[in-house]
Amino acid sequence: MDYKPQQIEKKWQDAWRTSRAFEVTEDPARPKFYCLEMFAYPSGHAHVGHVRNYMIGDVVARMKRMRGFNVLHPFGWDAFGLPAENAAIKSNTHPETWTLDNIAHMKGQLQRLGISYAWEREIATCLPDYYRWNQWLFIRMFERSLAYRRRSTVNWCPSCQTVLANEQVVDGGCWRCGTPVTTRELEQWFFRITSYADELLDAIAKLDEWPEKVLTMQRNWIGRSEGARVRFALAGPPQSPSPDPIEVFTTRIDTIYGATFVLLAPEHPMVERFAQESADPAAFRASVNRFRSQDRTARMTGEVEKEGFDTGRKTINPFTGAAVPIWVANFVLVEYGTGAVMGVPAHDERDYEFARKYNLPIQVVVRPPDGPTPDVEKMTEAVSNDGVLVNSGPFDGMTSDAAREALTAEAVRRGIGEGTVQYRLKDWGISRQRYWGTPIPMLYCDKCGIVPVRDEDLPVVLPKTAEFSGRGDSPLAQIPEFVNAICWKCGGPAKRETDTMDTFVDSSWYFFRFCDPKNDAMAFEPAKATYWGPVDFYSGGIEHAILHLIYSRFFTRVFRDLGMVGMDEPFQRVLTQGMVLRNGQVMSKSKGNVVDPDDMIQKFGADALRVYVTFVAPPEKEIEWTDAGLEGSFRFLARVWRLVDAVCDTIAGDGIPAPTGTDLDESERALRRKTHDTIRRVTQDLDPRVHLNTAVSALMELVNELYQFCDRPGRSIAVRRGETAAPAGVVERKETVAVLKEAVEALVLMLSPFAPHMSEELWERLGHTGGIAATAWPEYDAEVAKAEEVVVPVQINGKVRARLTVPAGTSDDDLQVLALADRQVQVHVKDKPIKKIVVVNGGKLVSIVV
RNA sequence: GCGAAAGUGGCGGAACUGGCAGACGCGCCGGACUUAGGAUCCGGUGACCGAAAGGUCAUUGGGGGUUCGACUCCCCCCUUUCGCACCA
Repeated sequence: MDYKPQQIEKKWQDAWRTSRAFEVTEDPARPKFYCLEMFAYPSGHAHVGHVRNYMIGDVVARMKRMRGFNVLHPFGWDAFGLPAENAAIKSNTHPETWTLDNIAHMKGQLQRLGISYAWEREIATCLPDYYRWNQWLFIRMFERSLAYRRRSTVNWCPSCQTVLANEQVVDGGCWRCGTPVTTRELEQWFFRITSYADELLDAIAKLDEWPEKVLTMQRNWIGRSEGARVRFALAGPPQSPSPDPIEVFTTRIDTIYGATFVLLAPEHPMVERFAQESADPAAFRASVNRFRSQDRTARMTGEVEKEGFDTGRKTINPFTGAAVPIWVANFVLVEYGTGAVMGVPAHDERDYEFARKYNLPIQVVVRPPDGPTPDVEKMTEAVSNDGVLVNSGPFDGMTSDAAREALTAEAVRRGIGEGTVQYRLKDWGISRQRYWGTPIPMLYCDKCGIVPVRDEDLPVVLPKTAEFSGRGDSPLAQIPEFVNAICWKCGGPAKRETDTMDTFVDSSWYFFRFCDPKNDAMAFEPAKATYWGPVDFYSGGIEHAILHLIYSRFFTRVFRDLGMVGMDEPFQRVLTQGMVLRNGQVMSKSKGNVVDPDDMIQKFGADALRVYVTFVAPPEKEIEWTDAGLEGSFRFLARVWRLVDAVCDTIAGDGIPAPTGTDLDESERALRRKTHDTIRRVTQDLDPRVHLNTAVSALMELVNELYQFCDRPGRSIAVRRGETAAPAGVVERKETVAVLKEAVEALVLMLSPFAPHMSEELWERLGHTGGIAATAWPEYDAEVAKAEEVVVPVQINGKVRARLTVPAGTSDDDLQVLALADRQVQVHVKDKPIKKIVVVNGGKLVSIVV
């Protein structure tokens, strides 16, 4: 009977569905395991890149289930977002229709892959029974000042016509479409993620099962730097003096005696005031505007040449007492620190470049710890390392470290500054001027101001009818029935907020909803989230290293502080899987290089596809798709199939005792050894390591060994076609049958996470009922796996010159004697004196030096 | 520029704590079976010698070092990928 994957796969997928094989409930008696792959954006069609991610999780889930864990393995849809709305504009469908159709299609694709999902827990974030809890949480955050509204300059994508969070600006472009980002002034809702900045940063140290790379990215993203704010008073007036000082942020207050100018960002509020107070405000503004209009992206990434212009005003260096000029500089960022910096050209590269260009004074105030004070005349670049202070009055001779402390203390004493911690991380702007998202549940009442919607009035349902203009004004604002509401506080008229939430809100807590997905009284029951959480194994793309993974860590803390979950971190272990490329490029519709899993299933079956994507490379690595590789995986499965087909009648059924150590001949002992060694290797490769590729190769080796075993002369169970051929009536030794049964069954069980359909079918044909999913993982017996004879290589001067075959456990002394007696060894040693002889690691190898 | 990771046959990759480099698969070559095979099975696949057993040499980006022994550890260099990129 040939291997025909399609019928088998259909049969078992149906069986799993009807028996609800992967549905679970909390069971305190068993260890839990929460296995999750990043849920999918329903873009239309799953491609093999998705398949790879889901396979990694499914292999882990199925293996853990067999190893006795209560495994939660759910799936859902990150269903709000722009493409649905764009599709609606383009093809005149409703975003909901488009989304739900895509979900239906992709769900079918995933089901044809035989992934062991608890489908009853499926969620879609675009449905009110999900997003109402976004709204609920938003209100809780509002009550705690974790959600607030302010007018601010925001990142704007002209193509998507919406605001972007800082995290969503990648290389100055939109994370989704790459269009260069511009700015706008808008009233926006923000989540105060910065309240958790320290905690998010400190806890990174405890995430020891996350990829180092992701942690580094998060550390950089949070970007904590310790420094000081110092206020520089304005110097006497050309015209009218301003009382407000200029506050700068610096991490190098130790160099403040060298601050010979102060730089303002073009957007700094003081700049406009200086313009007003200047002799020629128009000319002043023109100069500033030249910088402001410079390409924002280029300015941010330092591609633009450093330029500035003198405001004509001066400020007093509070430590030297000198009046120093105030310049506007295009490279100073308004959004970082205070938007103003002190210029210390001797010790900062940018300031040095700027000072040289505009001929500003340079004052050295730090010398190297073991060298002389640099001579300004001979300097060709700034000396930015820490050192020892000079030309710094009473602080001379202090190290930079000590000086930072002393100078900060002095600033505090004089009331002109204080130590501070500055983060790169900004609060998360979540307002989006688009339709297809969660309505922000807020009312604006003329009398009462900003009023949150009452819990009992949730959800604020997204209206079905809306104009999708794509023009950048919120579509919801065009719907009077939506906008006009009653303020529940005063009963007067109120307007609804018409922006929707960033879809990253949806994905920041969905893993908790999976713990209790049908709950319509609360987001989830705390006890359930606490039973299942945190996610033990989470796999997905590296592109979420900062966005999704940092927001989720933030939300988990918010839920914790609401008393909803008993954990700080959402994900115990994170695996970032490599992408699937074709012709060296990411698969995408526009490039026309998408491999549709359904085509592959049609040709080779889901099991072959599953084996291929797990075998071809380690999960973290990128892979290049090849059809030949997939065929190879199919061949392997067909080989397993033929093997089991050939031996099935011999080994199926009860009454075959488990093999024991005694009475086995050499080939039988060898096979048992291989079986148990394979169990050990595969088990360790899957848990705790997730080396799926080497686990598959271990199984391949076992199959090769089984072919050899069955094909030994005289066996009746030869699998080679045309040689079935042992003399009629040959009956195998009962020991042979027992050993073979053990090997084949272990093989089928261990193959089942990779090729579940075929394995179930073979398991059934081997006479078992109840299904593999409910069968225990094979146990490894170290005694059996132990080799009886070992081959010990003998090295002479580092090169292997002989191999000794000796019984396991031969003593070191005996090995030395045997090695020296070996003919090959003697040939190489000849009459050279032996300098040293070493037996390593309990008889693994003999090393002779002559 | 800064930081991190990586570099192994024709290709994907393996080698766990420093101990037989190249497992497993793809591809290729040969053979068996066959009317036929792009199916299947067996064997080979760094170079050279040999019919074979076997032998000799080379070898993990390059150079140096530590060690009885280095893909693995240390130093320098080269290349690639990724991340950050005027953050004061």
